[in-house]
Amino acid sequence: MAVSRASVARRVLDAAVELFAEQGFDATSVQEVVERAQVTKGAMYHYFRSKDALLYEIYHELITVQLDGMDRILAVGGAGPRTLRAIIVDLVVTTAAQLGAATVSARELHKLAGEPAAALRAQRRRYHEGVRDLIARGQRDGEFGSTVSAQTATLMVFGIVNQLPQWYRPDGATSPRELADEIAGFVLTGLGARAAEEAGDNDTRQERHADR
Amino acid sequence: MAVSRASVARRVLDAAVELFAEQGFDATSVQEVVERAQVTKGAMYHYFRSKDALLYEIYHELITVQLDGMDRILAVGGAGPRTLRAIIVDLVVTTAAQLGAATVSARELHKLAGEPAAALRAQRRRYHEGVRDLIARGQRDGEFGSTVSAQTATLMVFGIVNQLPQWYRPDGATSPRELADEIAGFVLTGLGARAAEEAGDNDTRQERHADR
Amino acid sequence: MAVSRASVARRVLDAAVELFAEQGFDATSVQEVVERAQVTKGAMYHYFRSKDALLYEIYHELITVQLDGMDRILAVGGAGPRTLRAIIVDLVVTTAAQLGAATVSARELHKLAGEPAAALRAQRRRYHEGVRDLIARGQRDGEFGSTVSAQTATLMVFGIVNQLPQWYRPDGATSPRELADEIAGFVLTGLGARAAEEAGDNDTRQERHADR
Amino acid sequence: MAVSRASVARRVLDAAVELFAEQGFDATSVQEVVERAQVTKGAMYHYFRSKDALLYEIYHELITVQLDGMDRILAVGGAGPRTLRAIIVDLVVTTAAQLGAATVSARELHKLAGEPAAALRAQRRRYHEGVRDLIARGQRDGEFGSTVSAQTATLMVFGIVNQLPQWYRPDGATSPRELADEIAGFVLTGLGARAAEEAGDNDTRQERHADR
DNA sequence: GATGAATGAGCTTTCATTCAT
DNA sequence: AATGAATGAAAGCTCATTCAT
Repeated sequence: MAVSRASVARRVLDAAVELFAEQGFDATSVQEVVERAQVTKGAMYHYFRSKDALLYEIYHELITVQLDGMDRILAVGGAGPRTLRAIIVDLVVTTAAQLGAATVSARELHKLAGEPAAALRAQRRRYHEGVRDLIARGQRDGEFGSTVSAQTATLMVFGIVNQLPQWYRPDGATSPRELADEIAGFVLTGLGARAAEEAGDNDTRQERHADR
Repeated sequence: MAVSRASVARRVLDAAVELFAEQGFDATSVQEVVERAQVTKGAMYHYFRSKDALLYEIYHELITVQLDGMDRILAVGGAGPRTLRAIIVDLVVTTAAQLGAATVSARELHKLAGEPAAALRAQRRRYHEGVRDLIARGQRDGEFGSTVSAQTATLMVFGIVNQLPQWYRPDGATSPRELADEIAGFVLTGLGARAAEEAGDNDTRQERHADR
Repeated sequence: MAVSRASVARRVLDAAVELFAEQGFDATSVQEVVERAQVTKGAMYHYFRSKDALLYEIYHELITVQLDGMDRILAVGGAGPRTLRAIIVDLVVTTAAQLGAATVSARELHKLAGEPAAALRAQRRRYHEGVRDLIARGQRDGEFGSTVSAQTATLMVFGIVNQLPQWYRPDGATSPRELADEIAGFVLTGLGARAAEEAGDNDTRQERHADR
Repeated sequence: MAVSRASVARRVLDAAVELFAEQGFDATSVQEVVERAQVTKGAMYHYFRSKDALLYEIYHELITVQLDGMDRILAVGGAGPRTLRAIIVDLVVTTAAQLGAATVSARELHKLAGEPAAALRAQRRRYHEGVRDLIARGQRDGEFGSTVSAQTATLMVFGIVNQLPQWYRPDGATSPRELADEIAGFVLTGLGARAAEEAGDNDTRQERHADR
């Protein structure tokens, strides 16, 4: 009987996230990973082609969850600011909920090369484009100001979120939701969203709260 | 006679920045560094205690330049928004000018541990506190709105800037200065700086231009 | 229903011959063998004790066919040169027909140790002794010259044949039969067989041709 | 101070030859090599890029010596049979003198791939072509018969010599020189060299004897 | 100041084989 | 008869660092 009920692959992945987040990918040996996962090295390599594959899986899981979140929100439709707020809130909340994976992804992703990495980059690009197009449309419709280009604004948003794992501490005073509102507020204001639209967001906030 | 007039240490550091930025710190061997620097391994170890010391120096040089910039700007004094804009512009411009060092610093700094790293962290903390206090003071004086906490705003600013090396390309259409203005504008708007104060920034822009 | 009608053991062996010949025994993993054979690892180990056992079987099959050939020819009897020619022709023709197995046997056999390998070596020794004794008898009877010792001559014959898989290409201009005649002619001449005896071989040639 | 006066590279190479000849290339670990050479693994990798590089060096040393031998003999010129005999004798004698290297080369060379291996193959090809052309010229001049093609004859000669390490034992009754004469005699006779020319070889035999 | 050979620990990965089902 | 997850030992190789010169 296995040490734990969780599948070997799951345990390995969880251990890897913890260790990569704590020590960094390169500073963590496969030995350490399998020891923490209570698994033999051979078993790990039965499920994962390489150490890099762990990194791939970690990011893939995270980006998939986040893309799904965006897709769900975009499907609902609605005003630009309100939608953007919902996306940012979801992004911040899922990032905070998966702080380990987010830390690892932001820090080590550049190490991934080759074909599978291209797939990940495609997912990330889709996320970026979703946000960028949303902002661009809002600018065209006059929901946002046009001082900042949609492209730069998007990159700033992801800059903020990607860096978040470096300073956000889940045991601190601020809840993920509060932080998400703070960030979303800042971004919307920075984009020159008109006060009227901002006000409308209260509803969204409630809705999403109910979601979880 | 040495291969180049530049000091051994300088050449090593420059080579290290390039390689660490291209391939990552761990993926770069000391051998590669000394080869690119046209220096022998022994010579390198004569000037640097360890491979980590290279990382230390790289970040130290960067943060020192940037701290100096902030200190100079703060010394001038003036209104909060105007000062903050100047700081952000300087930060973005120096980051763009030292893209390699900035890339390495943002990506690999977490690897540094021990006493020397503490000194670096102290410098970084001082930078953060400078910005945070500036924002907090501005909020107290009504120059900025108070929807976002000064602390969160500061972390967002540095999030944006630290992530910048991952997407800014010096050969692109946007000049560092334009980008700096775009970012600064976004942040100031996000902080709810009143239009009047924003207008005043034109002068700052000129001043700094003359600086260089 | 199995993927193919051929028995599991047969398919495994055929796959092993191909792969061992292409890549070498050590460079081929059991995984590759079972994949090419369309068989699971467990099934393979059901039929073969070990990876070495594959090597054993491959050589065993080959040497058995070749020993049978020699035995059949020796049973017919007749003059030394004529008999030797028939043996060499048969050896070359079967080697060319089983080029993969011959390649593997010549190259990797030294890896086999232990009791089963001893059995193989005994078969090989019997083959060598058959040829050697035939030559020695021919020398005693004046059918061959005596410049070369029967032992050395035998080893040269097998040297030639064992090396053959390294250069003979079945898709080349020379047919196995032509090559066999060329080699046999060289060896017989080298042994100083008198022309009269050589001439008599035409009959043998015909006989064997009909065989196949 | 090193364990022995001989250079690290030399000791490693000698150990590798011994072990590869005894156990085979794949069955020998780098660990075993460095242990027998009384050298650390790091030191070995300081001199040799890889385990394969050892194989390369071993064959390179051998083929170089043998090519030099052929070149020297060809430079002297003289009748075909006499020259061919000298080449075969030299080949057999150097093979017997470097039995380990010859064993390894004949058995494991096929493992070498890539650019450096191509260089080795070119050397080997040059050796083959030297012999083949010599035979072909002799056939044209009527020094040899034409029953066997020069190409096949050449391949048989090298087949004999390459297989030699598998059965020649230096502590046996036959000296390398005797063996060489036996083999050369067999080959020349097989090629139909006229007795008159063969007789002339006695001189060559003496000369070469004095050489060493 | 500078060299570069040598160290030795540790890394990722592979693989033949086993065994519960 | 057959599966394929799991084992565990060992392999080749890299690398930051040291030190006699």
